[in-house]
Amino acid sequence: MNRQKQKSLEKKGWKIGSTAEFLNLSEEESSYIELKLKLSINLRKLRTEQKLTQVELAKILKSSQSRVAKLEIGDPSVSLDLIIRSLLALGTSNKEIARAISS
Amino acid sequence: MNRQKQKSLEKKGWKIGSTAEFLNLSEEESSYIELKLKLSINLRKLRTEQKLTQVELAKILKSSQSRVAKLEIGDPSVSLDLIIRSLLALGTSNKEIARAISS
DNA sequence: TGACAATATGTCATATCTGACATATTTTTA
DNA sequence: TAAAAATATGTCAGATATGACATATTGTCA
Repeated sequence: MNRQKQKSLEKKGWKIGSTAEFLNLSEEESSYIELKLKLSINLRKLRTEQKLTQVELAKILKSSQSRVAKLEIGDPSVSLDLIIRSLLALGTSNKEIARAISS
Repeated sequence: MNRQKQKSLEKKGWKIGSTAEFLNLSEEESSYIELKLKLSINLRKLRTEQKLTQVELAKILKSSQSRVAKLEIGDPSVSLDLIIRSLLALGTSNKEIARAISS
């Protein structure tokens, strides 16, 4: 991961103190974050393709607009669980989820 | 999913009242459960391949033997998050996770 | 431009997950 | 076999994620 990406992640609230500290993000942590981001992006793509607003999606998910917003940016406060459940609720298959992770 | 699988899931604690209710498991729910089970099985496979005991893995994960046991059977009390974090901690790549989901 | 729709951000009470512990059960080994 | 090691099950206090709300910001279109 590069400095560009760090900036992006920092902006999104992943608390990263310094470049040094950032570089010490374990392989595990960065993989986890990347996974989340990929699926988040996929979720937004899916929603917009289906021409839904966040409010409409929230209704489908029995959640709230603000949580959908957080889901779609991979906010640290949302779990992979919720992202994946949301993708499934929008009709994504397990195979498609796998594809998104691999991409 | 068939009756056999229901029995198996019920035994594992997924609360399913009746066959009728079971059959009403939404596509979403069953996909979610299947996803979890696939990754759980993968986790156990990985641990045994690396010749680790649950106690040893627990130490690596900074968790406990009992939680590892639950992770490996996809217990309803464990999140996808924890399963995936555990896989990553054992050195699994995102691509490998994707493969496991697709399998 | 201004007004309206959509999305983002911050906060919080409640719900759910977690590690830890005790203990039961199963598997391995001598 | 019997003892030891490994795994499973049940419970719970504390940690984390959640929906909901208020409000801010951004995008769109007349």
